[in-house]
Amino acid sequence: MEASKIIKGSMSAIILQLLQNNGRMYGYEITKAVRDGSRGKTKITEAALYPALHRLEEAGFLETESEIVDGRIRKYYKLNRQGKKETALQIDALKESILSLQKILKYKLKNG
Amino acid sequence: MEASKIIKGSMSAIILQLLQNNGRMYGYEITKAVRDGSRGKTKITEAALYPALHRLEEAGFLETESEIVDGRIRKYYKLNRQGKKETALQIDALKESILSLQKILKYKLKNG
DNA sequence: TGATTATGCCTAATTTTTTTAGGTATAAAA
DNA sequence: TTTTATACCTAAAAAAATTAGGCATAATCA
Repeated sequence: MEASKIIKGSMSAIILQLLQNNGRMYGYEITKAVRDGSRGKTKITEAALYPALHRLEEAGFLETESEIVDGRIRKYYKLNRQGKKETALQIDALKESILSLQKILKYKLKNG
Repeated sequence: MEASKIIKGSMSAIILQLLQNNGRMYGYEITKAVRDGSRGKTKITEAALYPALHRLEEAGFLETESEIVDGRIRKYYKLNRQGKKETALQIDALKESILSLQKILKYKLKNG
């Protein structure tokens, strides 16, 4: 498996938050951000990323603009207003989920 | 969606850790532990749990024993030696993934 | 009494999303 | 000249959850 399972489930939240942090990004840059941001511990494959980007665009959260740089095409993605709302929702949910997860992992039965 | 996406990806680690913490547990008890442990914020459905338990058993990490309590059957699951090893591996990986995730979410481009 | 809730196991079909395994192309570095 | 980095992407398969139930006992509530 390329990405850890926890990253798999957080794919869209990660994409949205990275776009929030950086204004606009292109796909390849996102894969590098995940790799570098985690000091190489975590990777997302392009085969997982691009469909995820397209789903977010399809859902109406992203806008795109293409540029040619050094003879190669780059497709930049950025959040629109709805995307910014969605980012806030997903990141809040994600943070709460992490807290819940940490509590669950410590859970012990009262009668145990 | 019943369980948050992050819980989805951590299903097996959660099950293993709960068994580690509590010696033995039965399915219904695990669903309650997740619900109560997260103060109701997170739930896993039985339709997700039971197949996950069966996969872990199939993989050789769990042993079972059935009992009848109050006229109803209970199937207890507990870790075997290999399951304890696997729990340590998965929990280490999970904790590292959470750290990576938190770093990724803060990531900003150098040239941004 | 009768209906609902809680307890307790489970599965089939569908859906979602990732992985596997590529394709296409330019440019730089070894 | 081959590999690495950059840059987009998809089709088919696999994995795993959700949806939508089934089956059953016991306790609680109206």
